[in-house]
Amino acid sequence: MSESTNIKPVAKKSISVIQSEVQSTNKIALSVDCVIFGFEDNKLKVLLIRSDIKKYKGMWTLLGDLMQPDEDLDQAAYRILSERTGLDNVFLEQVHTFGSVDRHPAGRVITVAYYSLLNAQNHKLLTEANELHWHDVKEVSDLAFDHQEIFETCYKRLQKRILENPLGLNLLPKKFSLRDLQNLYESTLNTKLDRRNFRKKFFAMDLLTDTNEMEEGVPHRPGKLYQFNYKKYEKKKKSWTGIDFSSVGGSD
Amino acid sequence: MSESTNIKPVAKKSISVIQSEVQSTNKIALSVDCVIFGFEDNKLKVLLIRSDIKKYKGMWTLLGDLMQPDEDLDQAAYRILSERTGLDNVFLEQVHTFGSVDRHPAGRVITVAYYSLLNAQNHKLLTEANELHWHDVKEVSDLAFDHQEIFETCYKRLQKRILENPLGLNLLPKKFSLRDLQNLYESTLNTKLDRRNFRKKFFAMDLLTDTNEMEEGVPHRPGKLYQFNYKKYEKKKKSWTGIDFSSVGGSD
DNA sequence: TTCGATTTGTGTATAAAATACACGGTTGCC
DNA sequence: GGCAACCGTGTATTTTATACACAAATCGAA
Repeated sequence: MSESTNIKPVAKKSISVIQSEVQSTNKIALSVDCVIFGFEDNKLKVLLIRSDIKKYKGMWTLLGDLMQPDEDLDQAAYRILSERTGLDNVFLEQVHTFGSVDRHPAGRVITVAYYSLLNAQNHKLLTEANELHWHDVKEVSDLAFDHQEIFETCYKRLQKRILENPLGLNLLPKKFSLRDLQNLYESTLNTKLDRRNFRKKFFAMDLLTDTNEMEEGVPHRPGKLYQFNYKKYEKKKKSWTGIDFSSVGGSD
Repeated sequence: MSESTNIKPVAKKSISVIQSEVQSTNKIALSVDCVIFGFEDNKLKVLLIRSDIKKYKGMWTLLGDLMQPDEDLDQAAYRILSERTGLDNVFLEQVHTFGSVDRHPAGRVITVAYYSLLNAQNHKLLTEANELHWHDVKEVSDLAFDHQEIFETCYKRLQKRILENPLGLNLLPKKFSLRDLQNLYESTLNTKLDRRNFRKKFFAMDLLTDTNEMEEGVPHRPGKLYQFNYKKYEKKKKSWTGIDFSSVGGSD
């Protein structure tokens, strides 16, 4: 995963700009919204920004932007992620397109929702460069526009996907303990899992490599650290029906 | 399920009309394409129409249309279905949005793909009123535009969904034998299933009501006819995470 | 009217997968 | 040195999936 330090603070598009872009044509405008998940303090988080349009002043919203006519849909989603976070090569999957007539106060704007999984190691970069804040997914409420619905749809999708594919590894640092992994699953699925059975199941997938390193500085017996084994994953993936793990997700 | 007999033959939109609608704005146009599945002669079928634009002359395409600025996205999908088939209240689920820059020769058109499940009893109505033809899903190839990809994406989605939900019942007449149901699953999943285990599993779901009627005119021991029990389904559905069965599908 | 072909309806034995559960070991901290 | 906290491991039980055989009903042909 490449990391870039030159994150551009993104100039917010004023509502008048959006209005002119939308209404000048009396046509439908298209935007992309990204639900960006991260994992910090053993909690699943989502990245939000404050709305600056009058109707929703001060409320939180997802990260999004209008599509450009000369970019592919997936490219637009990548662009938004890249502009906001400085990261590329992150996991991204299209989820659903929302198109109620009245979903946007500035006019007819249809939005394609994606979710994305970011490695926690890059959190600090993000929140400094833009006015972004991580929110515990359990506490997300009253988002602006229809973003609450979009968020919930994407969150459900993630919960479903993580049971079918080892996507969660995108959220963890390169080296992690099995407890880290279990915490991720538990906070994503909002449930408790049996520690021994979780181990058994994950090891049976045979996707983890023992780094021969241990946790350090923990006030208890330290756990082994593992790495995700991409090669094994790529081999197995062929026999699965699942989506791609490390780049843009397919359509299902 | 309501049935209407006044199916409107839909005037085809010429490419010049599409071009003017798209290019006059130098913006992005939005369309909806529907992958309409049916079940006939124990084969899963898909409804296609011939393309009339020059580049793809004579090739088959999905049923689609440009969105209107004053209709919801889901409404647009319903409208297309209704205009083409005269049926409403059919199963419909949004699948994916396709937005490559060059996917449409007339300009920038992004399309939202839905799939739909139609009851075979209404087939005749359909194909007479429009230039529509049912195609065995096994023989669909070389569709115009990117419709081959759209078709395959929607077909995969259906295959996945039918394993999670009893959606297939939308494709059968009101009364059907368990063999009909198994044939539907086998042709949808392109596989053979064990007859006894299939029965066991479906009866365990407890969604079928015995009509106390039997097949007639079959050259073998006749099977019982069943009906789908919507009430039981609605009760069970609440405890599932799945999508709605009998109307517009949710987002996942 | 009998026979053959075909398909229905049913139950059990086996294998695989998911779940429940306990104890000894290592570390930091007091 | 002892306590608190968590790691690492295996087995028994339940649930679910799979494999598989035979008697009965209908049609059509002889």
